[in-house]
Amino acid sequence: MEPTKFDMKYASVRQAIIEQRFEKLNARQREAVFQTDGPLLILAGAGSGKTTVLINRIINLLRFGQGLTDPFAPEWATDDDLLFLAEYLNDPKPENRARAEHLCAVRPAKPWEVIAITFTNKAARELRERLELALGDEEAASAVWAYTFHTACLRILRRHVDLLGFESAFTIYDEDDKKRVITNVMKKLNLDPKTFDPRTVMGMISRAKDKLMTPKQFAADAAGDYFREKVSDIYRQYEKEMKKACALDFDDIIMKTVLLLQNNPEVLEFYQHKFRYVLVDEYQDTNYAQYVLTSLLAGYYENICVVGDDDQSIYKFRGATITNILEFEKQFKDAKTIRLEQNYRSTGNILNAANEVIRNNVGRKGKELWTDHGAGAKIKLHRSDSQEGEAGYIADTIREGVEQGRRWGDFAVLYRNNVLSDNIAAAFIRAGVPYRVYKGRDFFSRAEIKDMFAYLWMIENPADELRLRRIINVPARKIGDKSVETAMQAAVENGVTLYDVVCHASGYPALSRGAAAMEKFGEMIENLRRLREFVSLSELYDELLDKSGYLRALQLKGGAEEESRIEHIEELKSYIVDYEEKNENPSLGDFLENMALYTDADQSGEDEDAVIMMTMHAAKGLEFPVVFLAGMEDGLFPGFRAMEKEEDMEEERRLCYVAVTRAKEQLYLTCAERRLLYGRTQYAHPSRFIDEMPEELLDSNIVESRRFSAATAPDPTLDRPQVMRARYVSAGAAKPGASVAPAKPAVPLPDYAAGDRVRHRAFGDGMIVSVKPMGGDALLEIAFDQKGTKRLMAKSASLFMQVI
DNA sequence: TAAGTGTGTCTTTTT
DNA sequence: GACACACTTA
Repeated sequence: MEPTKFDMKYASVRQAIIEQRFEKLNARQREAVFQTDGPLLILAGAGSGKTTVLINRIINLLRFGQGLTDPFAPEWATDDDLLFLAEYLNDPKPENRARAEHLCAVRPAKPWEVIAITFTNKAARELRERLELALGDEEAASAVWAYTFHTACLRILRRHVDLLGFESAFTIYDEDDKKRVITNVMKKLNLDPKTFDPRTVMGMISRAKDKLMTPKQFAADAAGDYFREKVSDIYRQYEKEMKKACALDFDDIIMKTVLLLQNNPEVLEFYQHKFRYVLVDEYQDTNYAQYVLTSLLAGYYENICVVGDDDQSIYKFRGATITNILEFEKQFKDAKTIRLEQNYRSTGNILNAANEVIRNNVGRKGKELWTDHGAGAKIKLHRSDSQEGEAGYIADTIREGVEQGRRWGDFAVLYRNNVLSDNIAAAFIRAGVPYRVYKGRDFFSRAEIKDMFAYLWMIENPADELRLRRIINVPARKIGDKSVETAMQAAVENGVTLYDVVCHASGYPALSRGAAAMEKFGEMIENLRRLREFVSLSELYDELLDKSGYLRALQLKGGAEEESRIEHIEELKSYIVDYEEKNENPSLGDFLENMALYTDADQSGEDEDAVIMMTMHAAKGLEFPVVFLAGMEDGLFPGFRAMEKEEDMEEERRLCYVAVTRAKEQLYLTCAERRLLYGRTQYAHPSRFIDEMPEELLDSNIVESRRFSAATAPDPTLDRPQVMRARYVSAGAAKPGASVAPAKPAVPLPDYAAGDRVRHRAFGDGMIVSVKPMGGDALLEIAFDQKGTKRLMAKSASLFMQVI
């Protein structure tokens, strides 16, 4: 059928209205919004308005569907409607908007047909909130599945829990719990934790689950490799324990969902038909299991839109495979790719630095960020002689900034490694700078909070042996490790749960001594379980605090430590109350589930005016007017572990790209000549990433500068022509008595010895007082006749100095 | 059974 | 240097 004249008129007005609706977007962004059907890869550079695109894309799907491109008018459309639209186009009165949008819609998506998956709660919440704001319809916005991978999967798993083979409500184990289970399993299997580092084992099992490998497949894969064979034993036993406790770890939440969909065609079909449109955020961070999951969900309509930035892939160590984004066009036939390269966040100098650094990576799609903001301030590079100097510089600079009108909250200090935070925090305290250190699940990792959750999880699922063992003697109830061990044996022998044994302890002769105490404990839990049916969550919590004796034990001791614990326990109650207020059908299980997927970052806390400190990883997705990147030293960032494999170095470089692009107006790079780390003083060169930034973008306190390749070790990983390597010459005398890490020189050193007379181009004549080898170089202490005593690195000094 | 003592470890960690 | 752990000791 050919479009009629009416169709053509109608379609063109409709098109104009839809385009008008999204006129605030740039051309690329609009292209991404309007590409409704088929596989779509949006390569969104840092600060390119990714979330805006995602939201507008959903709005377009819900409001207009195929309205933009459909050549026909709706069958029911009248001349009147067309007239109305033409008028609306000329003068879009808000009161006419609803009818106009209705007239422009062509097969729009229903809210429940859209799933948008993110990685963080924060991103999911932002999506929901902005969607609600834009749609002005709370109900429609909440019908969209805007969830994290884990929340979405849990929703699916809960609905089909019968197919999982669990006896009761399942429990979620966090990384800590997981480690305990693995340690226990290793003990059972008589494996030495020195040979088999539980953390390594844990990582291997996690990676296996990321790849959807069952213990069986893992074993087959491990054949012949002793270490991997043993790990496969641990994996198998671990899975048994988890099943027994009705527990899932974070990796299971994804993997078990995939298995559920793969093994149950009718379930798969349901979700495939439900989700007409699948959107995935931060696609560069997905692992194999998540790739399979999203492919499955999008398997019927094949309307899958992924948004990501290969240059911001920084979670390889957690199983993310950058391949997913690099190969998207191969994995999904006829995929379209759209690049968003216009940056709305940072000034030109900052973007150029980021572009130049990331340019050195080979494994990337290639993008170049640009802005019409102008070049802005230069990047400030400051090298101090020590870590204290660095921290002091940061504190002073921030103070000055605040005196000139900035807020404390405008500043962020980012570092590669958490250990750097202490030193900087100490300087902030000295200088009176208000600050907040962001550290993951700090609150939830406190012992007293974990205890409380252990009680609550036990009330929800008494099969949870791990949690039972955690709290059975906390507070002290005269139930020692020995009794618990005996009870565990009895449980295995009788094929019942540990909890069963505890509740009927007097029936087990082997438990004679501890039996009474155990039964009392079991009764307490049973009472709470019964109570749960009749009282609210917060009442249950109060009851728990009382009946468990936990609160009393703390009050009895009454020290400062105990007091802060009591405060934390009360803080947890505010979480519960908050949850009760925000949810219509609050339940213990749902609350625990929410909390299991919760991090400290999910608290608002944004209203307080304080300098924020966090790792570069944690800063991904955030932005700050002024950013300090501290510890910009080779060995620290890039970390020494990344030095060997180019692949790892590229990941570090991506992290650098992420860190640099957090800054909106001003970027500071700081480093120290010497730093006390892990109880040793270490000396380091400025980060090679600094060398990768064009010199004209930097405003540096490093006084000497020369071509790197001319004078230092021929290191193949660094051997790029035209790269300038800056050198710093310490201006003041270093603190005496600093211990020095001895290291064998890897390349021939200029031959200096204490007592040599030298002539330096800048400092004149002098005598070498001492020579301390370090890191393939040597630290010279030289007493110059005119300029006083200085400390210089031998290799760089040799360029300007000779023995006389 | 809770404190004391020694030992080893020390990237990053959206969930 | 700081912290978590495993093991010893009163």
